[in-house]
Amino acid sequence: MRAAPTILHLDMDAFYASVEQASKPSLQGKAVIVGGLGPRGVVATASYEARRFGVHSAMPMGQARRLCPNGAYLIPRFSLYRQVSDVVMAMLRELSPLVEPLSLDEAFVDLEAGGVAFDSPTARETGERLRADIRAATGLSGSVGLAGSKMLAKVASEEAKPAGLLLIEPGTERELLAPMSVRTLPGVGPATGEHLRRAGITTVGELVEAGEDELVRMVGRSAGAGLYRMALGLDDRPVVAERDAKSVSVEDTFDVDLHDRVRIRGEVQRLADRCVQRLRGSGHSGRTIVLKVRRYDFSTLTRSETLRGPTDDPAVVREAAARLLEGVDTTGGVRLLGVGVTGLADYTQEDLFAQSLAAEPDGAEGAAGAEGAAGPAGAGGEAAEAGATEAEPEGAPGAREAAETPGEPVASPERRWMAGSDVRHAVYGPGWVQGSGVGRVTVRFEQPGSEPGRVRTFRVDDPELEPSDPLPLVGEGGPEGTV
DNA sequence: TCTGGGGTCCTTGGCCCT
DNA sequence: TCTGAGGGCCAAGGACCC
Repeated sequence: MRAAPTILHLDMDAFYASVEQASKPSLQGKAVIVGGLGPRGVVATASYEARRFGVHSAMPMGQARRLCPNGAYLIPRFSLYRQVSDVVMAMLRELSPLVEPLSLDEAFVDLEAGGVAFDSPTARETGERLRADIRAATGLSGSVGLAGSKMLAKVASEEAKPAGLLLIEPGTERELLAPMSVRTLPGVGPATGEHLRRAGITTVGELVEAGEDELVRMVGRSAGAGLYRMALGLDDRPVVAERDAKSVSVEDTFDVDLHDRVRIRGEVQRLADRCVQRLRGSGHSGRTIVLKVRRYDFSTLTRSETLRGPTDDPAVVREAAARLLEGVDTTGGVRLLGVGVTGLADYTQEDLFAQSLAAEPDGAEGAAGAEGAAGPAGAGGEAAEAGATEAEPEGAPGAREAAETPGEPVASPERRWMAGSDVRHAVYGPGWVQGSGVGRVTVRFEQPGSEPGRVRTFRVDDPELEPSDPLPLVGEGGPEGTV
C-alpha cells in the first residue's frame, strides 16, 4: 500500500442535472431531473434540489413525478455532457499521464505519476486547484477524494460531496472505515448487502471482525477475499490509463410489451444493425453474439452463440441474433430486447474474409447481399455512428411504439418535441423545449450565461421552429474558452 | 404508470480433451 | 478399457457500477 495520499478521485456533482442548470439559467436552484421520459423511464440524475424531495438515480420516473411534481423533467443530452467531460478529462491529463476515466463524470488520477504531488500538503493543494480550475472552465462543481488507494479515494470523494475535498491521511483508514456501511465498499450492492445484513454484518468494522474465512464462505472465494482486503483499507489496484472495451451492445425497452413475433424479429434485426454500427465505429469485430430478452415479468434471459471467427458483418450478426431468438419463448410479451457482441478483436480485413467463408453456405448469400446494400451506408459509417446518439430522441422506442400501437389514431408525421431538447426559432433565437402536447410546444428562450428567459408557445409544426445543437456551456468569453 | 442503457466481472455447470 | 482429475472453452445468469 502506498504511503502518500496521491491517488485522486474526481466525481462531478449531479453531473447531467448540473450541466442542464448551467445551460438553462431559469433552472438554477430548481429541482431538475434528467432521465427517460417515457412510461418506463428511470432517473439518470437528479439535482440536489430534487434530491431533497427524495428523488434519486435509478428511481422510476413515475415515482419521481409523484415525489416532486414541480420539477423540470428533461431528456439527457449526451453530446453536450461529452463535450463538458472532454474539457474536464483534458484538465486531469495535464496533472498526470495516468488518468482512468470511469464514466463521463468520474475519473481516477495518479498524481505521483504526474509528478504534481508527493505528500499530503501537495496533494491537497493540487486537488483544491483542480476544483477551482474546473469551476472556472465549466461553471460546474466537482468533489475530490485523495487517498493512498483507488478505493479510499473514491470513498473520500463520496464523503466530500457535494463540492468538497477530503484527504484520507495514511494510517487513519481503518478507523475511518469501521463505522461506515458495508455498502460503502465497491462491489457491495443490494444483494450482497442484504446477504451480509442477514448475517448481522452492516458496518465495515463488522466485516473485519467476521474474518476472511467467514466472508469467503458467505459470498464466494473471489468476492470474500476482496471484501476482506477492502474492509482493511487494502487496495493495490493501479490507475490504468488505457482500457480495452470487452463488449459492445445495444438494447431497447419498449413502452408497451411486444407480443407479435414478426415485430419482435424485426426489432432484433434492427438492434443487430445498430450494434454492428457501434462495433465498426469502435474499430472492432467480435466473435460471440448475445441476444438479451427481458420478458413481461421482468425475468431476463440471454442466449449467445460463438462464431468460428470475429465478424463485423451486419448480415452475420443479424442471422446469429435471429437464430438465437428462435430458441426463446416470447409468449406473454417482451419488454426489452438487446443485441451485443463480445470476444472483441481489432478489426481487420482478414477477419471479414475468414468470417464470410465460415458462414457459408447459408451465410454466403446474406453476406453478399449485405455487402452490396452496405455500400453507401458503409461510406457514411462515421456520420451514422456520430449521429446515432444524437438521433436518440427521434428514434426512441417510445416514438415508434406510440405510432404503431393498435387502437391509437395513426399519428400524422408531426414533429415530436422532447422536453429539454435544443431548438432555434427564426425570430426569437435559441431556446429549449419546456413541454409539448395537444399540438403545441412551449419553448423557453435563454442560453448559457443569459438571464432566465421568456416562455412562448407555438404550434408543433411551426415552420420557424427547428431542432438545433446544444450551445457551449461557457462561451468564447469564458475563462478557458474551451467548452 | 415499477424497475434504462451500457458496461464489467464472477460463478456455475456442461462438455471436451489430455 | 475404464475412471478420475484438471484445464480450457463456452453458455447462462447474477451482481454490480455509473
